[in-house]
Amino acid sequence: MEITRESGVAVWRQIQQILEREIREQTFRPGARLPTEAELARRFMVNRHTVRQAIARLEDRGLLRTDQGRGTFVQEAVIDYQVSRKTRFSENLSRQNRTSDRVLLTTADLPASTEIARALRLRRGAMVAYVLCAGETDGRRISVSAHYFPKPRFDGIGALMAETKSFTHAMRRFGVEDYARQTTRILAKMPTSEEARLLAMPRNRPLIVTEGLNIDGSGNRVEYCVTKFVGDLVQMLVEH
Amino acid sequence: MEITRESGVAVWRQIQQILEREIREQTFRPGARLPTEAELARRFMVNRHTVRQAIARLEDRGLLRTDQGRGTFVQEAVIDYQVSRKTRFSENLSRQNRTSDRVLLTTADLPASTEIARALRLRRGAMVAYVLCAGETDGRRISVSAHYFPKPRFDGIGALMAETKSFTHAMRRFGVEDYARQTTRILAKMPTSEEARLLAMPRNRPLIVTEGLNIDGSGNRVEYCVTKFVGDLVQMLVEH
DNA sequence: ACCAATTTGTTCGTATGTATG
DNA sequence: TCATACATACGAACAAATTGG
Repeated sequence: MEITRESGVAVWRQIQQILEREIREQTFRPGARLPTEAELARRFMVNRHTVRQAIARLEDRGLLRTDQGRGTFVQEAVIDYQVSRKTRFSENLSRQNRTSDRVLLTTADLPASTEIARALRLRRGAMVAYVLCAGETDGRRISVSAHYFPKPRFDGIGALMAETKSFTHAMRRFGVEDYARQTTRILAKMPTSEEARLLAMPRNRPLIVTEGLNIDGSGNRVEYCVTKFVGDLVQMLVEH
Repeated sequence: MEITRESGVAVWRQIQQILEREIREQTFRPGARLPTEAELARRFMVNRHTVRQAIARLEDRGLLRTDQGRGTFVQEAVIDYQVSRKTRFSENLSRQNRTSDRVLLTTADLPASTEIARALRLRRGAMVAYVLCAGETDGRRISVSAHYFPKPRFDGIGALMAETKSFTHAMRRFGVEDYARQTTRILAKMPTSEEARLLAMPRNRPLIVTEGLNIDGSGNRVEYCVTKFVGDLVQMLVEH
């Protein structure tokens, strides 16, 4: 594809359109790295600034993502993660025709920190069952979530999770037929190196963190969970 | 304050507690930069790693924030911004005993982009009234928001906003007694240099972006708005 | 585009203290 | 008492980001 000058269409805009088509036609696949700005400048025989202008527009439109020192990447499709009273990981993804997988990373029994105790209305230091999970869709890891359950009641939920891979099923074994999300707090932060490693993401891209409180039919607090999503791949959707 | 060794309390924990008290007592004010790690190491006569351990814990607890190449900062208080059917900037802050200010940055009439047209159910290129605002609380800028109104109906809303500084009041002049949020999309992204400038924040801290659609009593789409919050200062709170 | 100074981030290695069996 | 494991503390060097010239 050639660049035509003095055509009434700015050179950067022509480049933008060429790149856009190549992304659409999967010449550059989602998540793949584009050639460097210098290489693109050579290919189109323009100055690097001109390529940067085209890239900046595509970034604005969400088609590309640039990481300083790493390169320019084709943005993968973003998942709309619905936050509602009935927030369920697998349902949320199957609604969008995506596969969903849970990976159990750790289970343990822990004394509640101040924060967890406040959320679950326990005394600080009271024992809670802790489950650390990863969430994947279409083979890509998109979230890591920590789940806390009050301990006498949900003893052994970690083992059950290993078996069922589903909180809905595991909770049912404890007589909780249905649980509902009472509140969700949503915030943005940069990942620690550990979080970046678990989510296979660079450190200079943001996380979306949700802190949720689940209650059973009688209003008892049954679960506090903190989920960290790759910010580039997930958006939270709230219907009021 | 002195560090006592072999006291049964780890040195890093003692340092953590000292820094914690100094933050609580405003020796280090919110937003202020702490002495460098090297300086603190000299002050407490320990290795820099030991100071870093203390700082890392305080960072986990949300009291400090570190920026590579810049320093360590006392985290300012975080605002819980309630996202609901009735999302109002000033009410949201007064609920938390904070002052609120709107700063009108720009108003214009624009043809709708694809995204805006889709949100407001207009033809692409149809005219919309555009208002760019900043939101401040206690003298600190926390948000920049772009508002789009369908044009024949809300002609001149920019001028009205300049006068009233309140969307609720301005909308009332157009016969919209009450409006409600239908959906909110929440995402995280890194700021452009322009966004960072407008929000007086560094480029390596995340934004929280909300995209909201407001409807009037009859279900007509009256406003589409995109608000960008300083991620370090604001958390979204959803009650289900 | 580049350099220099400053500051936090990371990774080695080494030594010591503490808890456990 | 010995062995082991783990957390604590220190030291050195280098990497990465920011700032200002």
